[in-house]
Amino acid sequence: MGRRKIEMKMVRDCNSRQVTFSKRRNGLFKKASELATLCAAQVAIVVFSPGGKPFSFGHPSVEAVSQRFLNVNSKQNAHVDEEDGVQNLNEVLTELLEQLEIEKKRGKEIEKAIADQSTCKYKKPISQLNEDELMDMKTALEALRENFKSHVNDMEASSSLLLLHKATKGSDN
Amino acid sequence: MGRRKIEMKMVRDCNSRQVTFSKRRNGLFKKASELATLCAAQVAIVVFSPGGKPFSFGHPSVEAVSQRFLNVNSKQNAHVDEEDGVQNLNEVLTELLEQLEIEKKRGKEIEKAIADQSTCKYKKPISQLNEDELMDMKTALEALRENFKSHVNDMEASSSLLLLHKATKGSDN
DNA sequence: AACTATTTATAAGA
DNA sequence: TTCTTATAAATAGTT
Repeated sequence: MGRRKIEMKMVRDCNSRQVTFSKRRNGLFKKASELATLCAAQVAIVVFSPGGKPFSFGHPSVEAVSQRFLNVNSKQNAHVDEEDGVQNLNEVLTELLEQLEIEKKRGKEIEKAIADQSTCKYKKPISQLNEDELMDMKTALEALRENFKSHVNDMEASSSLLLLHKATKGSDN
Repeated sequence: MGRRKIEMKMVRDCNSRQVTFSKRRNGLFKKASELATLCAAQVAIVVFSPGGKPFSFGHPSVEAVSQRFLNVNSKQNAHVDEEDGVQNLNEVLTELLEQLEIEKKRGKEIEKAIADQSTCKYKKPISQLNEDELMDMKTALEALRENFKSHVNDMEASSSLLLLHKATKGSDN
């Protein structure tokens, strides 16, 4: 949809591919958002860029949709596989908690890395910092907060996907 | 994108909404497919129709993308690092990290309490739960998630207030 | 389902 | 990266 029609094959050039990915990812998420708004639908999307970086969209959230999907599949499984008792709730919860533990550790590392970085720059007490230094510190702390937020998003998405994975494992869909 | 521009609000008429959903779901999945083909990207989508029916798209599959997402997050955990000389003043950051630690422990306790409670109630495999029990389980999982979210919110709020307090302490305003 | 008049997405270029 | 614009594609309303 542009100056020319393009073949539906993988874009050869690495840079062009990255550009195309960014544009189309935005388009996809916008379409998803519109679908959710217009139709009161729930939508969850996870995408990996060609470079392997993960992106996600969710309405109302990835985890809410995943969880609902889990419930639907669990009920279907309960009806279809009355004999099979492989999964139990304890197992699911245990893995969920393990995953949360892992994510917390990762968050701690991120925070520590930023703290160390800040330490190098600001060895003086706050009361001795000048205005520029205070602004720099503010920026660093804002970065800390942003990193922490994205870590939390990943954490939530991970636990959701763990549940989703559990729910779909072994089914043909 | 048609005969007229439409407002981005939920379509009132139930039948029109269902038609719009079907058309746009197809469009969304096509866009996702194109993104995967053109950019060698992996994509997973789950959608619930206004009627509550689940649809999914995955390239190469919903499970594969979910699993990769989990693996990525686990691997990021692999780069463990060491502590080095934290200097004097970063009391701010040190206390921030301590506060985060406290909040994390509190969150962990909440999660464990819920897990234990759930374990007591549901010792059967999921496939043997009846519909009421599944609803209870759903509620328990939602509570787990909600508690975790609020724990994170508290963590962020606490660190913010700590910083604000530290930054203003000793200055005349 | 099919059909179009339009709107929207986007490939290329700047 | 962000913007511009010519064109391809999606789709709202209609049949």
